Amino acid sequence: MAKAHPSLDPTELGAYFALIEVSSLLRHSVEQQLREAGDLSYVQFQLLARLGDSPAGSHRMTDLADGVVYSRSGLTYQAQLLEQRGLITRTPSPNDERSTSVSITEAGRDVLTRVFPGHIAVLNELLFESLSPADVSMLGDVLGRVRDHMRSTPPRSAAPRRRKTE
Amino acid sequence: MAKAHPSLDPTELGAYFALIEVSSLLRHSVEQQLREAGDLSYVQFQLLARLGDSPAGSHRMTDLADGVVYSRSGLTYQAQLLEQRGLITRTPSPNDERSTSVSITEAGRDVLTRVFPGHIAVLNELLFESLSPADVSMLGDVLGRVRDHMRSTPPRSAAPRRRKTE
DNA sequence: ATCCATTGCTTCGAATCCGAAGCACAGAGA
DNA sequence: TCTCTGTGCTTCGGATTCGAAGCAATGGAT
Repeated sequence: MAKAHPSLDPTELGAYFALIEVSSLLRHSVEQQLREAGDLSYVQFQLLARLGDSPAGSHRMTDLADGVVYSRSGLTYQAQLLEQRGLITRTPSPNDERSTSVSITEAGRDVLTRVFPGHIAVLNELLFESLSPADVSMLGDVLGRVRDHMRSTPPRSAAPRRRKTE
Repeated sequence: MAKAHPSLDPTELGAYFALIEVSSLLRHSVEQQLREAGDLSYVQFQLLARLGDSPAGSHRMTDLADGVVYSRSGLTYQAQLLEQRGLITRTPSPNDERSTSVSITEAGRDVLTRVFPGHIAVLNELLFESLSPADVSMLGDVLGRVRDHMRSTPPRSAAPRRRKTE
């Protein structure tokens, strides 16, 4: 019904829908595993993982928020929870009094290692099982390109109607 | 740091991260466009789109929920909102008194057509601009396969421990 | 030195979301 | 017929989420 749009071709539509659907389903399953294995939400896991991966084991709040694609206020909330549980610490940055440096604690790393195997198991079961190494490689390549493009594109995407000084 | 996990190889990790990141960023941008163009959340748009695409223009609640990967209670909530705005109607199914049949209204279709061009514009700008037709095709193919696999996999993935009467 | 636009983060209120519990109907089986 | 289990949806309570507004510190510019 209704094909009178400046529509996408079926291939594009298919790719788009599949992308959304896969990420939604994957997220759900992962979320469940994380909840059971370490009582973590997906965002919390992402935060800990990022901190754990960082050489210094710490990041600024804003960088974390941008990294996981999350609102700043949302991050503040989650950081509070993680701090209460002793999985991270928050200290004002020495250089810049405004900024807060978030670091992962030993307990935080412990939770991470406790949760990791199951996490990977879910990914293998759900995501990688049906893909060949070549598929995975090309997926990473293509999506990586898209990500870079999105990251570099000016935040405001939607309405670039031409506009002079006016 | 910490590579002592039953880890994924870097290629897999890259694909996974890119997938999550792309879908998050895309979702954000789309959400924004939909909000501005038609005061719709992403879920609401998905629901309307699904109904609009359906030959009969209607679906059961449960099928909608499964389709868009959403909780049933969440769907009830969103359906209320859409019904209040006159974009859908809910009527008990004739065959099965338990089931609710959701249909899109004319007003609903109008909103859809009002919102569509911008939606597609965002997709083109953000998602397709950096991809060749071949990329899109492969993406759709690979992700489609993953989706089918996920859909066919028993809902409970992680812990299918055997369980008798106890 | 003083302003002031910017940046980093938090607080606030309202909207959204989910799972558990509840209600009503359906479809067996005895 | 009369259960009993399962299905479909909603209600409820609590947790999570976001954007707007607020506060504090920064880094120029005057």
